[in-house]
Amino acid sequence: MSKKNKIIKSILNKGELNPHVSTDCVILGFDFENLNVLIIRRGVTGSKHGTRMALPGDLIYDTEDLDMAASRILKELTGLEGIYLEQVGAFGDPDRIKTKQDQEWLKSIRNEPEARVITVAYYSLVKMEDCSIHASSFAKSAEWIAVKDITELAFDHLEILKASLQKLKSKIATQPIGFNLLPEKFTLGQLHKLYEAILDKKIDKRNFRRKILKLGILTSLNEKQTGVAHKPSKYVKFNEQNYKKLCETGFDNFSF
Amino acid sequence: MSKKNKIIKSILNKGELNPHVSTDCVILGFDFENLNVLIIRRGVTGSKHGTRMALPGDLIYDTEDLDMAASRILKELTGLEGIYLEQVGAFGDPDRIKTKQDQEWLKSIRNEPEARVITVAYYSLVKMEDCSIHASSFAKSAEWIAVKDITELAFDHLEILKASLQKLKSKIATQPIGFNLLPEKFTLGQLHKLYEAILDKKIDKRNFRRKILKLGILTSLNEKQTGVAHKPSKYVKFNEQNYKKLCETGFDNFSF
DNA sequence: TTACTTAGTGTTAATAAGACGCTATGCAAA
DNA sequence: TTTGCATAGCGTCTTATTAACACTAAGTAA
Repeated sequence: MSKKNKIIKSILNKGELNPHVSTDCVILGFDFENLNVLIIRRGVTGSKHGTRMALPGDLIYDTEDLDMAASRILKELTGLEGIYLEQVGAFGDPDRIKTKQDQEWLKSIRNEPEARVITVAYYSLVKMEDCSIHASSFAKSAEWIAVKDITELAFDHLEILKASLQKLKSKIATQPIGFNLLPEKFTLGQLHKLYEAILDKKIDKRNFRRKILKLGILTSLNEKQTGVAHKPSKYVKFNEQNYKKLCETGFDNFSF
Repeated sequence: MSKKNKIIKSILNKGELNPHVSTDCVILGFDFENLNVLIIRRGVTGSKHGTRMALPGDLIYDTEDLDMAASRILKELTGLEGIYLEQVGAFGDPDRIKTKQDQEWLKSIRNEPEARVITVAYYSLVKMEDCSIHASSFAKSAEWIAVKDITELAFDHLEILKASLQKLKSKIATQPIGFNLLPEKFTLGQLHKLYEAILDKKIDKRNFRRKILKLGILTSLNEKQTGVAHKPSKYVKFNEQNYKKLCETGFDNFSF
């Protein structure tokens, strides 16, 4: 980086890009059927289908907090701010970016493609409808892909994805963070499907409804679904006040 | 680092120390009363009591996996290998090492004390009796301090300690990892106290015994405590086979 | 009009959790 | 040698939670 750029960066208060530390983001959305993850693609000669899929991610700036870096990536890609974000952990296998295909890719986007890079992974839960995908410095485009259809990703990103899903699974057993994946108003059926998608198993409908209703963190709206080819469901919304009250009195179990 | 040293390091197959990534280890032990953590001290002028306490940690080598780095630190300090180790996460506040006292310390041990360093924290569970504390490159000495007595640590190490304890708490609710903190043979009373120390709350004795015995992962030994000023307890040991069987059939709850 | 789809609703049985107090056995101190 | 002290070891009852299970209602689509 030239001295001039260094000064500019400094003025922007971000410092330099640290070539040794990146963050990767597992951005999850729910389409009322499946969990989806936001994936970027890059053409790579010699790869199986002509493209290589990866998680969005970027190097961090020297003066940037890790959480901030993840928020930045999320915002650049989706336009969203103030989103649920949780650190999954650091991934630092020295060979994690060393396969031939991945190196080829990196050469085209990084100054020091050979540098050893530790990545700090985050997952975030977004409302798909609120996302507007933008091109960004680290991704020309991005697309939603159902988690269950992903069998291969660049670098160690498949491992990161799996760790994220595992973390989400255990997290949702203690906190109702699933609401972050649903719109303001939603139906119990949608919430039910969401839990089944996250926990990756069938859950008895009546038991699910009883248990979640008993928490008292849903407010029933006087509004019904329209245009669905079945009995319409009443909409509900998440009641944050009651949730906070519940947390204070010590809530730590919501397993199925 | 000189070219010569570089070559030596390379021969040792560790690469260079990466000035931007460190690991810190929360090494936990149990003395049948309290949870203890292995703490290193460093004299620093101007600090409250003339010393500054910190977690053991070190920069990582460029060719070293993160887990390996943590294992290395653990081994250098305690002589132990093959120990329970779990990543807590990455800590990367740009100002995490920037307080005056900490900078003073760093200047005495690092080539680039001002460099922005991300640290990856691990906690490990050891049997205190097996530890023999050695001086190492990153610690002249170390000592066990009861977790509950620690109110201040250098850098962001208090935050790291707290995060580790939290992680341990939730982990032990799903896996009986507490055995790593006890000797081969131990008593139910000791195990009981351990759970109380980790979960930081009283647990009813009879309910505890019932619940843990029902898991069937303890083997009773035909041996009693001796030299204790009360009714001696029978020793038990952890039964790994039964535990594995239990895991396969899906075990995921051991909360109090 | 019929078929299809999801909404919405209770009961019962089995299991788990939580609260609770007494006797036994060894050592230590008087 | 007696007394005090500390922990071991044990069972029951009540309440709460979980798991299994099936039908009718209300819309759309063909």
